[in-house]
Amino acid sequence: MARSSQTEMAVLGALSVEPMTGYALREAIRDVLGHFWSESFGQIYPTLNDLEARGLVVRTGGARARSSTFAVTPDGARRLRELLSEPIQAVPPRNGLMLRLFFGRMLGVDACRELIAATRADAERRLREMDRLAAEVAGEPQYSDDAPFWRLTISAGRHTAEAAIAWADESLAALDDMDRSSR
Amino acid sequence: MARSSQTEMAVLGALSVEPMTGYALREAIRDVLGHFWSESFGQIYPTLNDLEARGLVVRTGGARARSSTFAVTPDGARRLRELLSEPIQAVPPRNGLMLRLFFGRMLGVDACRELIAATRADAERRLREMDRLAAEVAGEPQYSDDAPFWRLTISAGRHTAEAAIAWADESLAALDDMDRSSR
DNA sequence: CCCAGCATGTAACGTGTTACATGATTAC
DNA sequence: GTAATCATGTAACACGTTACATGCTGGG
Repeated sequence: MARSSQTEMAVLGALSVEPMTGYALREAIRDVLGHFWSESFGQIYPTLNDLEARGLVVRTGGARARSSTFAVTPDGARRLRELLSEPIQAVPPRNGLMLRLFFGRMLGVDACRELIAATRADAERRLREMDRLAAEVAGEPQYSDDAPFWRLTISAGRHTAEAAIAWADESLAALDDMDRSSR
Repeated sequence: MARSSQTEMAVLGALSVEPMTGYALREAIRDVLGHFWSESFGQIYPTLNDLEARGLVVRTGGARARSSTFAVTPDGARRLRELLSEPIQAVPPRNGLMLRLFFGRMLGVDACRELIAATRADAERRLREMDRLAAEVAGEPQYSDDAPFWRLTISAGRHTAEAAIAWADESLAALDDMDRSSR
């Protein structure tokens, strides 16, 4: 059985865009899906072997003995559509920043300020990352059928980052007010 | 050893606001921290026993034999401050919605539309939940020292939900445009 | 020739969830 | 008395990460 249908979905999906090696798969997931998805090495290879055994992908031995390209079979495409249609399984939230801020009285106002400033900086960085991705998508016409969907995820990344920045600015101001009123 | 320093932090933090039973702790985490944190039963009780063994919390036998209230000791408060100061450990992203939209070509435009509409509805629900929490905080003056920090997390929840709604509206419009241009 | 990067895999570990099991108390 | 809820706990399982192990290939 596959490690999890989630990993199966990500792997089949990525290979459906373009056949590639397991190594390239990992890089694609990190670089392209990175802002909303992640898979580790330890998941990818067992999943590929499993998918191959079930006939959902085929391995085409490349020039080198240990360098093979994986491609999705018609069965694999069917399975992918099935997986994509399954209900989204909610991940239990675990936001370390919020947990620390919630107990901000124990942590101290200054440390809170630093955490929020770091979050703001990170959101700015993510915003630039979305720009990079958007440029990459625009510059590769061979993916024009996929591009409109990819733009949805990039837009989501942008909205999220912008919201984080607005919240951070508001929160830093609120902490300043706390300082003033406690004097 | 504690199951994880993350759970330890959440448990010590919650008990630092107010001593309570393990059962109440679980409800507090679900109802109050629920929009950014979660702990399961199987984590809470072992962690409480462990914290007790290490002298970070004390158990005060209540009226009933098997109903005891846990309170943070001075050592526990020190440990909590230490934990809160630790760097935030990033969770690998796993957004099932984004994964499905990214492979939207395989899933189909209509299914994408439904997913986005459901996300929008969920964000609306979360927005109302934030209103409820804000009212709850405003109505309980005994937590006035904590309230300013709690408001930061509520504000974050609001910003995130509002960003999701704006993104959803934009994305639904983009999908309509796709339909139009493909005709 | 050797190093960096490509490529594939496995085993151990930690963590967290789920399901199960049990019993006390309170409201009807 | 009995059902619902409060309360506490454990064991099995699933999942995912990390670290380890191995070898090929191309460029300097």
